[in-house]
Amino acid sequence: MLETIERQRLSDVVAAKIRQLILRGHLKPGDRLPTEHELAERFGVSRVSVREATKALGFLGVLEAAPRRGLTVGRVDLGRVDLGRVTEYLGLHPAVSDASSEQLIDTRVVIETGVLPHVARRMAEDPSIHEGLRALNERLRGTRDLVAWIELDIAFHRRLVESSGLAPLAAFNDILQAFFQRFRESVKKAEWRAGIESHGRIIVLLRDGKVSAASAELRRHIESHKARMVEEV
Amino acid sequence: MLETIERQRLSDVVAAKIRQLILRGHLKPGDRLPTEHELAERFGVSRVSVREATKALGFLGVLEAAPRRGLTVGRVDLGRVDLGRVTEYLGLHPAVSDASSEQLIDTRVVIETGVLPHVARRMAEDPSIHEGLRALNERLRGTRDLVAWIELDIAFHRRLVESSGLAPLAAFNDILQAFFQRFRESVKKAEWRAGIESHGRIIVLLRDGKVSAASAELRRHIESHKARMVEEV
DNA sequence: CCCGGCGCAATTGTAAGACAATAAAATAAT
DNA sequence: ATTATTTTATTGTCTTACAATTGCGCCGGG
Repeated sequence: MLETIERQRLSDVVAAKIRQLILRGHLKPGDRLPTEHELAERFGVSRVSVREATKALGFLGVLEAAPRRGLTVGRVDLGRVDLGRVTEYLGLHPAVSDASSEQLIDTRVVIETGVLPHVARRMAEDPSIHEGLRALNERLRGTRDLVAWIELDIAFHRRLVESSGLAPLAAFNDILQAFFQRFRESVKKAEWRAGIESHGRIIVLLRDGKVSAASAELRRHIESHKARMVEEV
Repeated sequence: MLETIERQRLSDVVAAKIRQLILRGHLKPGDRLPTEHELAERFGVSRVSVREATKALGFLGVLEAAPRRGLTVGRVDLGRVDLGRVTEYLGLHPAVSDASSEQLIDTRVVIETGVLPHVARRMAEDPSIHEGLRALNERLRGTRDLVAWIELDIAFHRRLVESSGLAPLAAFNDILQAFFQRFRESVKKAEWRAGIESHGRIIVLLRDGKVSAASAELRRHIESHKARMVEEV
């Protein structure tokens, strides 16, 4: 039937058809799809349009492609949620890049305080988690260079979220950190010190299972950015 | 770090360079990029490779393209996030392993309970938020079709997170929902009812400012998936 | 002076054909 | 039987060409 390809972009239409192919054919990860030539012929479009579609799907990890092997349905290893690349680029997405400073701060608070119960639980089982965070904070204390300090500070918070074992949140957190970097550069010396002490209190509280106290401390710590960020604009 | 193992496709390299263009140029949504021809020349590749990259980014909503208008950084209508298409295609991803299922559930709990204080605050200022959620839940109550029910259930949770005003979290949540779609299909009739009642209690508690009670209820609601997901495998 | 229609041209969208690069499969050699 | 080599199927990239869309300026009329 003449499914009126009403001036949608062909590559989008093709992407949709490929999606149908996978769904209706009950294709599983690793299964092969027809070749680009066949797809082009079957859909009545040029190979260019097919390629633009498969590239987009490949970018999402839905498809994989290799010479001679052909197109295969992407295999997802969800243990390390393969959102890696997607999230990397999603940082450019207006939903994030357009967000206000306050939104970003609040978002960070939600994520970082949200993982604390999980961190505390895992910390109780595995002392090396506490030790790792503490060591990171000690290195922070010995740093005098601003750039190195920023890097370590990011590493500390990353490690904190990572320690929860919730990989997706760690990925999301990374995106947010990119946007915080610029604000960190305006940090004053006195605030370094305060931040480090704050980190220290947080991990001790976590080790002792005092999650809500740790949450409160972390919230204060992150929200201390608010005043500075506002005055900057 | 590991990404150099696989041979880099040109279109991927180009995508990365475009990303740098946006980041380093501090381009905002709506801003124009160089034309495809210019990009091709600047990167020393053919226009085809540039197009494959821009298509992929366009698919994610990071870029928009139109004849004569050129390439522009993606824009969002009315502040409403639209990762609809991305999630639709990520939904192609097959079943999830148990360990990560639990991760996903925990992640959802963190995000959704984390936004509740914000939702409650905004609800107090704007009664239409409560009304909107309530209406959505009522429609859920009247639905007999499974597919429609799933759609509405997703809409409810999406709306809930959106109501916090934290756009980045709404975006993250969308991605997670894509992975949940699959499990929703195994929901039993009795559970619909329970879910709806749960929704109802949550929004009433929020309206009354009882945030922690709402959190507890929401956590139970989401975690009710856990048992089912495990027994399925 | 303003204003609406109209055509031009810039830019993306699509096509076809060619060749390079890669890796799987088939074949030959030890 | 195992290893090395050749063949071949398929994606990766380039080139050129043309179609489709639409923003912008031009032109004429009120």
